Amino acid sequence: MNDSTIQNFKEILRKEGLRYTKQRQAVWDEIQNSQKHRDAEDIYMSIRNNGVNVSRATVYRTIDVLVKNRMVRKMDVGDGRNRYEPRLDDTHHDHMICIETGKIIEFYNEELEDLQEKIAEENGYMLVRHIHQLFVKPLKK
Amino acid sequence: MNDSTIQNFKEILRKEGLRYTKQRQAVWDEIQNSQKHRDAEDIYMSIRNNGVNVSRATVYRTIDVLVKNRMVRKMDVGDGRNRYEPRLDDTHHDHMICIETGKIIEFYNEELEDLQEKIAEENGYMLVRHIHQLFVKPLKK
DNA sequence: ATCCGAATGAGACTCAATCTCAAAAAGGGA
DNA sequence: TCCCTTTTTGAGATTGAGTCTCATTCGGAT
Repeated sequence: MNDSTIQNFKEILRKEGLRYTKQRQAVWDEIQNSQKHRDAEDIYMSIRNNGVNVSRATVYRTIDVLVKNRMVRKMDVGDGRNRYEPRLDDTHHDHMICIETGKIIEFYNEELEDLQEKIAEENGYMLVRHIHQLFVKPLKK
Repeated sequence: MNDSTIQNFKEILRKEGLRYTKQRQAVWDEIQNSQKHRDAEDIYMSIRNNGVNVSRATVYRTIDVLVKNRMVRKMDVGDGRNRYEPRLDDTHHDHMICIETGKIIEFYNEELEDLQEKIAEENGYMLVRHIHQLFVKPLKK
């Protein structure tokens, strides 16, 4: 919640022609200052528990703005509830989900990224984004 | 809808301790004999239009059995409606979705498959399954 | 400080998917 | 074949994430 991020956030709202409100700031704060991979309900409840009055509608609306402006990443883990994480440093990564413990591990592999672009291009397309989740279980020792 | 697939289907039901019914057969027939990437509502409507009485509940329940027994593949294309396709020949592939036309293109890349296993192993896990969708748009000419 | 368009929020609504439970059907035994 | 027990079915209710509505509140330019 340092000054530069707040300024950056205000700038984005201005660029989008949106007003700066305490609800919007609270949503960005909550996502920014918490562990990753949280769902909307979780974010909503935390903000309310912190004493800021906000509605689900506003949480969802604000997340959309943040996602559009690449400040938040939306991830579909396949269970019907999207998860969100801040993109402060903007390092792209995918996720590995342990089917035994539910643990989410991040990974990044340059070769994998390149290969996906190559595959798209071979088919006459340009890669815009991708969903990539590995469902795994611990190796037997 | 040849005899061998019907026998195979009956065997799976037996293995699962389930009875053979015309509704279950109709669901498997419909998925088997149609184009790929269909959603549940579509499958449901087609069966009814073919004159077989069936409910959504039965369609969903039967799909679950087919997915569990690897006769059908369930795919999440990220729009909230799952798509289903038969796995008759069991050739694995992933999907590329054109964000402009909605067209779904299948692809398979050995290198990509190997890489995913390698990544999982490097993290101490075994790859069980994966979700992989490329969202693309046509290359400008 | 005023004013007007934008933002908020309570709750209605959507829509895929799941659940309920009374009625219908399967299929094994005789 | 008929019986009987158990499973399956289906109409409609329910769930749950996410979106929409619209009267009220608020931001911020002047």
